[in-house]
Amino acid sequence: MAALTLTPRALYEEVAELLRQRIFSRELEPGSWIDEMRLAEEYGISRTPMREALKVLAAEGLVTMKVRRGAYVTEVNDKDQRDVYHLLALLEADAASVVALRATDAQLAELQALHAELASAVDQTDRFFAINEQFHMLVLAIADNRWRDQMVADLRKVMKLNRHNSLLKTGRIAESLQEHQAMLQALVQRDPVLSAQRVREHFANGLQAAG
Amino acid sequence: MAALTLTPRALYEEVAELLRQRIFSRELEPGSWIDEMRLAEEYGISRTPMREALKVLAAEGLVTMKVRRGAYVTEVNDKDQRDVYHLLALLEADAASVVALRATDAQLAELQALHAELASAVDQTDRFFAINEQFHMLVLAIADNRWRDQMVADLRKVMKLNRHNSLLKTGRIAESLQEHQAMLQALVQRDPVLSAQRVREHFANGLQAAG
DNA sequence: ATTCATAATTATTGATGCAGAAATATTCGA
DNA sequence: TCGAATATTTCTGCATCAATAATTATGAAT
Repeated sequence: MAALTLTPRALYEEVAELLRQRIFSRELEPGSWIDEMRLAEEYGISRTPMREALKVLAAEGLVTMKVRRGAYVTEVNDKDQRDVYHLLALLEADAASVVALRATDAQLAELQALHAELASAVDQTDRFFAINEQFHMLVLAIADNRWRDQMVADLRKVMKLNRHNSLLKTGRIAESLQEHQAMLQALVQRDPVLSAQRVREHFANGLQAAG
Repeated sequence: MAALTLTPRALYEEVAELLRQRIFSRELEPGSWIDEMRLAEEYGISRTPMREALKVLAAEGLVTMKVRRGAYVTEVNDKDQRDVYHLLALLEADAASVVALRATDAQLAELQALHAELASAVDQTDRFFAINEQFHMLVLAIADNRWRDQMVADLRKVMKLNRHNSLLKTGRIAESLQEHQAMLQALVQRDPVLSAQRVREHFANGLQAAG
């Protein structure tokens, strides 16, 4: 089987993605120094794409560059976590109200279909996690504001830095599904104010569970 | 006189700032290709920091990277501009309501002092522009959410990409000052809802003037 | 013995030359 | 004129070296 890389993305993008995974898996601990030389060797690449990847991650907020000290995995303290949740609630609530007002019936049907998938995955944590993310992203996509999409994507990455993942708490998955149900209902009713409110509640509960 | 560079920032940061200025001044036109080799030569630096700078700008949204095609100045169409204004209004309105609730009296006094400076600069477009920016940033600083600060800073850079700067329109400066006055009043009254509303109006008017 | 200054070490940052790949432009033939 | 083959341009990545700044180690003086 031919490897057929076909260079869909530049190498530094690939490396950035690999680093993200290692950061999210906490293999690279928050606060720890990132040895660019060692990692480049490990991946069998030169320092050039590694450094470019680190700068991309720095722009996302996942790593922090210190002059003449190199890159460090960003530490997210409790206040940071609250701040990030606050912004996610703000941005996604706004997106939800846009969707309630402007989505086509077909788009709402898409959301309902995805929600059904989510409901079917309550016993598969990983899959639930993935579909949950997809649902949030689909709402954003329908709201159609590429700048917001970018910001939410970045914030969600930072959110994942925190070791207390709320979806891992007992009962939180069922609770989360309920909240999604409530959000969807408000969207289908095309009630922008209620939709936004439901999204805010969803994040408030998520933060509570994560705290 | 000693040059005393003292390297406050890395070279790629300096270059990124120089490029930003050239982009904002429209010396580098939106949509146009950025010749990294030529620019690096012009600045008398190697391609390494130039490439890193371009990736920083790409993360900010100022330039767009195309695989094997290099960097292009981001084109901001009318929808983009509306979307960016929408997000700025959302984020800064939220910041204002936080300020209304949580600012100390000393911080409110700071805002009032800066507003007085702004009022004294109605006949100096450049200075008005600078102080205007400072005012918005001070509100954000008081609201104290570093993730929002970063996002607003990035969005404001993108906003500047647009050639129709609303502050350049006749009468817009006086109008803008009025709106700032109204915002400040709501903040001093510690009315979070009204403060947010005034910020949204400020951006709505700015967008209108820019359109 | 503690403190301060100086020297040595280490690591980041930037410079440079080179090779390979991909996209665009050009040329040549039918 | 159209299309295919070729040439050129440019990005992308690699390897190595130099310069700079920060940390650590060393030593002298009070």
